[in-house]
Amino acid sequence: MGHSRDDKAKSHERIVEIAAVRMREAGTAGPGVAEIMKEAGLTHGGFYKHFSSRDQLVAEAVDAAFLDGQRALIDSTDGADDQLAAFVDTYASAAHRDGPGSGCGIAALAADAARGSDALRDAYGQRLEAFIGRIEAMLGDGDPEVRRRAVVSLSTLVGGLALARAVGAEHALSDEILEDVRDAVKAQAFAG
Amino acid sequence: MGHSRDDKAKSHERIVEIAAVRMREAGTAGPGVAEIMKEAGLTHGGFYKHFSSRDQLVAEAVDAAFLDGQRALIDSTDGADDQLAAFVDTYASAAHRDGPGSGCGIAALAADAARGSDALRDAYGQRLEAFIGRIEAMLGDGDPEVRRRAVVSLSTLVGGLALARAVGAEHALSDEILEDVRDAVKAQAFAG
DNA sequence: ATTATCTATAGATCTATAGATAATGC
DNA sequence: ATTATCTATAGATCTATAGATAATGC
Repeated sequence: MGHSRDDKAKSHERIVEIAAVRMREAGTAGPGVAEIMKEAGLTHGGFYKHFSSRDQLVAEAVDAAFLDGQRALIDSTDGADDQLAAFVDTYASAAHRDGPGSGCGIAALAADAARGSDALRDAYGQRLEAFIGRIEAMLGDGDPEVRRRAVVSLSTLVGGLALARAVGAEHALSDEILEDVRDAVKAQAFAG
Repeated sequence: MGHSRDDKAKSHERIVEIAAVRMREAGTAGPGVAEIMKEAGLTHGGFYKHFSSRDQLVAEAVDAAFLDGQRALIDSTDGADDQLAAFVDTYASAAHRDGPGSGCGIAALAADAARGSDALRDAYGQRLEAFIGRIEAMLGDGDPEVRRRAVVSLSTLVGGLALARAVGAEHALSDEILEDVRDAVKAQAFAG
């Protein structure tokens, strides 16, 4: 047993990070408290000294999922010649399809937000606004047409990823969707 | 109590149809057996004389959801001057966003398919292929470029609907996404 | 002494089953 | 007599709590 206050802070962070991965994979209702604590190397009884309820963990894990997914995208496009092309190729990739746990929270948690609490939908809305803003910045200045292209590009990427995941990597249609979406978003983005 | 064999067939159909609605709204894991049976006007104990397990109901309800959502789309676009425009305007509408229970199963069940069984993903893949085929037919003949436009158009529509539902109807961004998606898909579809 | 974690368990919820009840159908 | 449905409940799973244990920190 590690028992220092520093250990507790690290335990808390570890629990949240594991939940952020598992909930992007299986949904916010997917992993149970016992399962998450076990993966963190702890027993389930201690959970409620870290969180007042499972819902509180969901709130923290969803925030962490958005930030982590955002960071992963920034890391993989930073320093690229063509930032937009690098972003699109990363987003609509087989690796992103197959690794939702380390991927975009906007894509992974859309259904959970739609079916979840008002608080979750509000948090989701703020992150989505920010995401659209970043795509806008990649596309050009902030005129209304650029904004529209950002909204449509993101819709295409998120929808393509959702469909590619739904049919599964073993179905040839899955790769076809990702490829068509990459080409179309890059062509459309350069149209203006 | 109604007890004829005809009543039983009607009960079975009613249970499946209610599940098809509730599972599009809340996911395949959302509604419990007792809840579905209660809505069908029955008690939960009788469920297992209709289905060998809850999973069997999920399989039947998912099939019904795909067929029902498809029929709703056909009904609302049938007889329109411009079939494609009618389809796009219906699909990316506020009404479709706010009524997933009577809407497209491809959109409503994408996350469940991605996280569900191989059997569910296979069923989903077949329905998605058929759906893409119908959009192809609206867009023109079957050359590869038309096929690509069908895949991208559907990705944009499904993604826009998912994002609009995730932020919620009360957020202004939700209507903005739907409008931008409608305009973009109609413009792109006519591009060829 | 305080506190981070563990062991044990209460209570709620959900799927599934067993046996009873009240119709239908030969 | 058969069968469609109902009542009651077993068994599993999950969240949450209570009290014990073994560290830290004054």
